[in-house]
Amino acid sequence: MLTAMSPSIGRPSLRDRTREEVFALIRDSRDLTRSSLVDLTGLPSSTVSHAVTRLLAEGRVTESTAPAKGPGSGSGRPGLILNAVASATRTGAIDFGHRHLRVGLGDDMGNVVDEETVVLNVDRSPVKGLDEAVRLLRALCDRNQVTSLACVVGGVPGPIEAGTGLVNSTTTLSNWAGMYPARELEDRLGVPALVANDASVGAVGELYHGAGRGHRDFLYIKASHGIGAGLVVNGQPYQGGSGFAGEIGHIIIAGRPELCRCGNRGCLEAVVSVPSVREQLGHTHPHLDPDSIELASLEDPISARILNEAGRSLGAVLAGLCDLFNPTLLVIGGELGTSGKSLIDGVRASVNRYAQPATSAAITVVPAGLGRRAELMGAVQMAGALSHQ
Amino acid sequence: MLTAMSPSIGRPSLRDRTREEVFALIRDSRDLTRSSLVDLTGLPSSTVSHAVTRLLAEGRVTESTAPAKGPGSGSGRPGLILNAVASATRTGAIDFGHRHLRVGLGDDMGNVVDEETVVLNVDRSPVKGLDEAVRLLRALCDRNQVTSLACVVGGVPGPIEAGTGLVNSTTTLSNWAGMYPARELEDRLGVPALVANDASVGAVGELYHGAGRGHRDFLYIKASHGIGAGLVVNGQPYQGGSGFAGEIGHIIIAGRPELCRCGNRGCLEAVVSVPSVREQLGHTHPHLDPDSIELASLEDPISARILNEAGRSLGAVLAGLCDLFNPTLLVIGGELGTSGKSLIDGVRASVNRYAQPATSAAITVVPAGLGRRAELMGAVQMAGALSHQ
DNA sequence: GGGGGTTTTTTCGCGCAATGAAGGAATGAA
DNA sequence: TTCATTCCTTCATTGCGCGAAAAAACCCCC
Repeated sequence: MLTAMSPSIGRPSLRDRTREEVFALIRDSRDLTRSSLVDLTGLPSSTVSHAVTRLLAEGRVTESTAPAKGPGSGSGRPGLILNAVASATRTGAIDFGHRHLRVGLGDDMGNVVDEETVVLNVDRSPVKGLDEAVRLLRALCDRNQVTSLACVVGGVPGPIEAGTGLVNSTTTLSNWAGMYPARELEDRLGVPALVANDASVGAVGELYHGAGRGHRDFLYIKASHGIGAGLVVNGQPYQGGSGFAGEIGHIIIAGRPELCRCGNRGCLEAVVSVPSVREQLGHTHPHLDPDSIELASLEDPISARILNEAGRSLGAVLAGLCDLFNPTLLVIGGELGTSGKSLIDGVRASVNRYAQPATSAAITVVPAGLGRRAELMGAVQMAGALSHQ
Repeated sequence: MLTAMSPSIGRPSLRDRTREEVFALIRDSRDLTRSSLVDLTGLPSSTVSHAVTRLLAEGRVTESTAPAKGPGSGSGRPGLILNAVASATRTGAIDFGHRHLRVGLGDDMGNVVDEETVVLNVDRSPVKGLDEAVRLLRALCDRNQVTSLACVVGGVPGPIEAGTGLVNSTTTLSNWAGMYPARELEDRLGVPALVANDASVGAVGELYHGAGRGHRDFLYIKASHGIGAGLVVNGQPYQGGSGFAGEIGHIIIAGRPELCRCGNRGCLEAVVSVPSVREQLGHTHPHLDPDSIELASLEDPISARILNEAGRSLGAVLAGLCDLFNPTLLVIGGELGTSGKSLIDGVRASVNRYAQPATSAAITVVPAGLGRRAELMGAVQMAGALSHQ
């Protein structure tokens, strides 16, 4: 089982390390010319030229005939832009939600090729969720004439122990506890599988395709039935020393009376979460369907205030975490994060109020750019990265 | 000005990249043999042999004749241990404390060659501190027949803005605010200088020479007149998105009445810091000299209780931060951290109580292994790393 | 003490990647 | 057109990386 997104394990051979390094740069960056590769790598131009020539001959890279109009400096021969060719390799991606299941097919560049979503209470029976996910993935493969997958990446709501892939059972009460979901997927599909915490996977999605683009250090907060954080550190997802980074749902807010399912009082996710917010909203919306209604549809002042207040509570906790971590961005996702402006404003207000001035000045607070698809897109991205290792 | 510990900028040429990679491994690890290098790099044994032969010929590496008795597997030809030769290169290191100044001379392996400490109220006049540090450094050079330094690294108590090296003035009230200490050192000494936050520098010291050895992810807490944290992430010091990571002194503990110098109530460092603890101790130790006495000398039950309680307050805040970051170690340094068992026990108790079970189970809480020398040794280590870039 | 097994390290020649220098190619400006 | 600038390729040379096989240094056992 694969347990991390470690860089370049499969060194084909040192002899063409340069070519692979050049290719990886072309793949991961955008609008690169040969000369910008020279700048990036520090290699002599002849070496870069040689490597690119060979990559072109192998069909792994194409040249766009339109010349680059980049800020080269003005005059002079314009460089030709190089693009990596997405291979025929396909990967699988799975987002195990609480009440839904998203499955996708991706290419090695991290693009979603096809996807499918079903409503399913995964929480109740993770095994059923795994079976259904595998079934959907097989259907997607058939539909796209894909005969084999390079790997599969999944996100589950629970803390995944580093190294073993075990869903830790002392911290979560969910039915995932005690399972080895990556191994389960490998057994069912026969390909390498990697399963990570859903917030961590969502953070990757936002990093590559959403609000996190251009940021190297940020927090993705998945505020849904529970609250979890995904960390991006130095441009890479960070899982912590033992895989449990981002488990912030049970940080205690002193003085709050709310009883948490974990037994303590004042846990962040007892104060701010879909169930607790729904309960508060229930007083003004007595006919609120607890399972189907979208929080985002609530635009009356009282609801806005409740959401804003929830955001403030969340932001007060995040402020302290920002003092430690100093991110440049907070991405608020999950059902609450995508519920609208009120909650985001509340988070921003609290962060500005409680975090260090210099720290909060560096922070932007935004809702998830990908909405509910952050996790799936992150899984596709991780699978793409995994496929060329 | 150098602004980060980035890896291997100065690639001499790609042709001997392998040799440099091998050398870097020998330099940074310990007790390596050729065969362990083969395992680490994935290179063919012939290539490693070739590279090592040349390094030996160049005098950059020596072979210890005593064979390695490592856990190779038992029988078989024992490998010869390779050691990097410390070059004649010398670096400077400075620890700017509140009331003391430590200056050291280091080699490129990060070892302290010579050092000097003076008592000086650096806080009152950073410029005087800089002048005195430079004077001491020059004296150390003379004493050791060193004619030139490769670089200088310093640690100052204040948040250093990434990129510019400016001591941020919106966050700290110290006299360092608004200064560019790295530039000041460069102007005075004429060599590349890097200045970082003192807690961050201390973390590096503990990482390489102290309690942090063998850990990849930990927090070094400098609990002294203020409270700051140094983060080690993936085995590297981490300064945050804009350089302010670890500024945890003003995280607010809800419900605490203590007035902080920043104007808020209940800041961590208003509750737990040398001044606040001294004030509490003053009731039982009315003749406590506020400037000279060592907290560690207080062993009576009441003092122990006060320190334990301070540790508990500190630990309650750290618990939340650990939930986010999931370190495997908390190193408590600074004057309070080295005051004895009581405070450490308090931190440990709170972390175990308030952090997630799986998170706290992964954490060890220890006092600084290097005591007050953590910052100087970290600066020497960073300077050594900087010198071969 | 000699043989077999194990692990580490070196030897050897081949092939090819990396290199610097020089020149060609594509553009804008004068 | 000519020049300056920037980008890219060509070319011969150098020496590194490679695999296979042998040598070296240890252990254990009989």
